[in-house]
Amino acid sequence: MKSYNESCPIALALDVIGDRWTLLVLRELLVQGPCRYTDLANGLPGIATSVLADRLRSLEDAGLIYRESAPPPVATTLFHLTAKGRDVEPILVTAGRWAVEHLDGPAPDSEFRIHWLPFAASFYLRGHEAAGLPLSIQLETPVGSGVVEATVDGVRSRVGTVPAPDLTLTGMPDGIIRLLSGASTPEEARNEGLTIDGDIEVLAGFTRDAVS
Amino acid sequence: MKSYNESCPIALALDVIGDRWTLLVLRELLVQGPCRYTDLANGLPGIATSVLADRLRSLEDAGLIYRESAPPPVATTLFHLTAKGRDVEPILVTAGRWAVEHLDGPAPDSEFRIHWLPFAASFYLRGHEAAGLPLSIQLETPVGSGVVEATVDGVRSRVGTVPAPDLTLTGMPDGIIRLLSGASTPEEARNEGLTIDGDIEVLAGFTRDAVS
DNA sequence: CGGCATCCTCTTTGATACTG
DNA sequence: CAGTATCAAAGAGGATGCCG
Repeated sequence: MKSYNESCPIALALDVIGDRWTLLVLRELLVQGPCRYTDLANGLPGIATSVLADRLRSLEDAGLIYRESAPPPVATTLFHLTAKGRDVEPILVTAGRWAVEHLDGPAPDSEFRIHWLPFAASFYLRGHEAAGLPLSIQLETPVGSGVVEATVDGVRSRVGTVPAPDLTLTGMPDGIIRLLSGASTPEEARNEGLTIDGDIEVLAGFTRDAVS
Repeated sequence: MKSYNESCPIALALDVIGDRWTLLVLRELLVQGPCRYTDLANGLPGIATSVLADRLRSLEDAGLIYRESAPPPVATTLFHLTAKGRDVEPILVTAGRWAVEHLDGPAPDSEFRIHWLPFAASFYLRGHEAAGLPLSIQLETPVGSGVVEATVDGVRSRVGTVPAPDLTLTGMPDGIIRLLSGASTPEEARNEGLTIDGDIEVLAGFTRDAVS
């Protein structure tokens, strides 16, 4: 993309991360960890392969990612985030919080990937009161599972399962999001088809962003 | 722009604010307040007028801004932010902080507008210790003046002057930014041509973002 | 003058096909 | 698997014209 050629830091940032698809490529690397080219393509429905190749080159040139020629058994190129790339996470989180506060939910026919769910869920869950840590929430949907874990180090999320979660939410992804966001109460969520197993009180322990 | 059509909140946000120029239009309205069309065009060097008109329409449709047909003496259209639009400020601030931490400074020939300076300066200055509030820093450059003011309500910045600032920094914009960012010490800044009048200690009272 | 709309050229994207 | 090649369509940039 053409540079804005401004001295403002916002414009400088957008020169690097403002291209179409760029922030979503970084999202994939943040939530999936090191990725193969095809892992990225699968997590970015609709991207043209030439565009993905271009963005990866730009991000590498800008020092946000690097390539590793992984030895067997991987035997392929892996794309990793650098510290500079990892540090865009707060930008994504801030944008995600804004979206869940101000925007309508996704369209009914929109694309969904299970590895997005725990990241989206984490937008609602910040630090956690020290009491009861560590704790974990298991998310179960027809299209896959995710975990949100709170430790003294903060809140992390990932795809997969955890042995003995403190709370398990089973249902459609949007129902889970609505519950975590406070858009629906536990009772409403149950009525909408969500199954809640375990200690619902752990949710209250997560300090929500003050939406003032 | 074509929607990403993803259920991920990040993608939903980018559907609204991910277009080229869109975040910079919002920056202008945040730092300048309500703007006329030409105010915006002047603060966005390089934007095509058709693109600006298009972005304003999109932002209005998305509910981030609204138009006011201002009566005389203004007698023209003013573009205002809505609450939804004002709430993108944290995204801009996060992006700006990332830029000042990780990116090189602006190119020597890059565009500069005085009203960007106090906003950029505020990226470095967050809350302030209660002692000594309110206080103010006057920024003086060959191309204009700005003020950063800290009160119990937080840190705000604006174009203009303040009667009796606690600290006055006179010099080139990038030298001021370098001092505020900690990239240069007060002694180095003086050697680079910056004039520091008043109590340099007020800077130390600002709590910098812990860089990890 | 302020707020666009039009026209034109150039670049970027999206979709698909193909290759080492 | 990790791209490159190709091409049509959409968007951006620049100039100018219009209309209150």
